[in-house]
Amino acid sequence: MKKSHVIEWDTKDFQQKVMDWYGKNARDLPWRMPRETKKAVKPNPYHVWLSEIMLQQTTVLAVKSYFEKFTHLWPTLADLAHADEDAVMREWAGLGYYARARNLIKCAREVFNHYDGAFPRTEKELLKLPGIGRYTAAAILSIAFHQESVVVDGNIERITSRLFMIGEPLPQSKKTIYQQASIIYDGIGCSASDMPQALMDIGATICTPKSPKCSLCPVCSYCQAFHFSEPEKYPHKASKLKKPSRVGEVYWIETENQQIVVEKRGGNRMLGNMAGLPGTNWDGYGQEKIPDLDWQRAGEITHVFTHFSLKLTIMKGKIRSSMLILNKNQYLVDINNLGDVGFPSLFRKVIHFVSTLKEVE
DNA sequence: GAGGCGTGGGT
DNA sequence: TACCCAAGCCT
Repeated sequence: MKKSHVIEWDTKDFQQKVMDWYGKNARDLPWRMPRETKKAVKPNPYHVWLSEIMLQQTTVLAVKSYFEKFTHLWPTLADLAHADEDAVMREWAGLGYYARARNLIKCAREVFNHYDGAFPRTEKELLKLPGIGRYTAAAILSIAFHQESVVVDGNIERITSRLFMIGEPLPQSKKTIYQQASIIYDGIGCSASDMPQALMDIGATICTPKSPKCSLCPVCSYCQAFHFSEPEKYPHKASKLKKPSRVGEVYWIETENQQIVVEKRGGNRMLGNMAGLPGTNWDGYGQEKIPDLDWQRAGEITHVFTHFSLKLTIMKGKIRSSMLILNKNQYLVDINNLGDVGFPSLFRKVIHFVSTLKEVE
């Protein structure tokens, strides 16, 4: 196809088509205003921020219950700023990327202490806050404060790559994507809050990574990939390398009172600040001391992280509580209360494995 | 700027 | 099964 056949672009018309679609098809999400009250009520910046942090690299389905739980436990930013750190980590357990939770607490406290509890309204100030990067700053400015911003998440990256048939692979194409995206948002005006959300809804439900539903797309007439190529081939990405494998041991240490040794993991590492079970080093962080017990090999579990897979051998040991010497970061939990600790999924898997053994016994 | 950082669902 | 993928940020 010759370059002269490139589609004629009309920003106003494009925006109108997207907003018309959104008016009929917007998803009903817990952090969104109900449609009837939308015009009358201002967005809650605390809710916008909280949902954006939770949604980073995470699916809408996974976030819903966490968002509702957090806003119930901590209805305002001030509540969260004063919350017990371990309680926040416990409630975040299972959602992953735990640095987000550590930064969530820091950010709430900074906004409370330095901005009188109200999020700043400039990109420069937002970017200084922990856990807020280029995307989230733009999202808060537009969604919470109705400022025209170039909001580019994974969805909009994909949509833009297809609209303009950007052949350069990610992540090198990011600069081009931002340039093109700024055209999409140009002069958006009173729809500054809705436009990025509309695009993300289209990305999540129509312009999907695989098998996009172009027949339902309100702007397929503008899509170069649709006319001249195959949309699912965009954006191009460099192929990924194979995941390395790691191994380790995890210790199930049980007392005669049916209590289990649990520890709080050190910050700024894998599963940092989260509860865990003792074990050997598998994340390249320090050395754990191996208790001198009569160990019994109970089995193994495999857990796949983003950048490596881990095979943990579960070692069971019994010890009399009078003989037990706990490290400063360790404590005992009744075996029946392990469900309330708030373990990351890796350790939930271990606990579940051991509990299936108990049933057999 | 490339790699570290979780988890569960889909194909 | 073994990938890929989801409203990224930080170093």
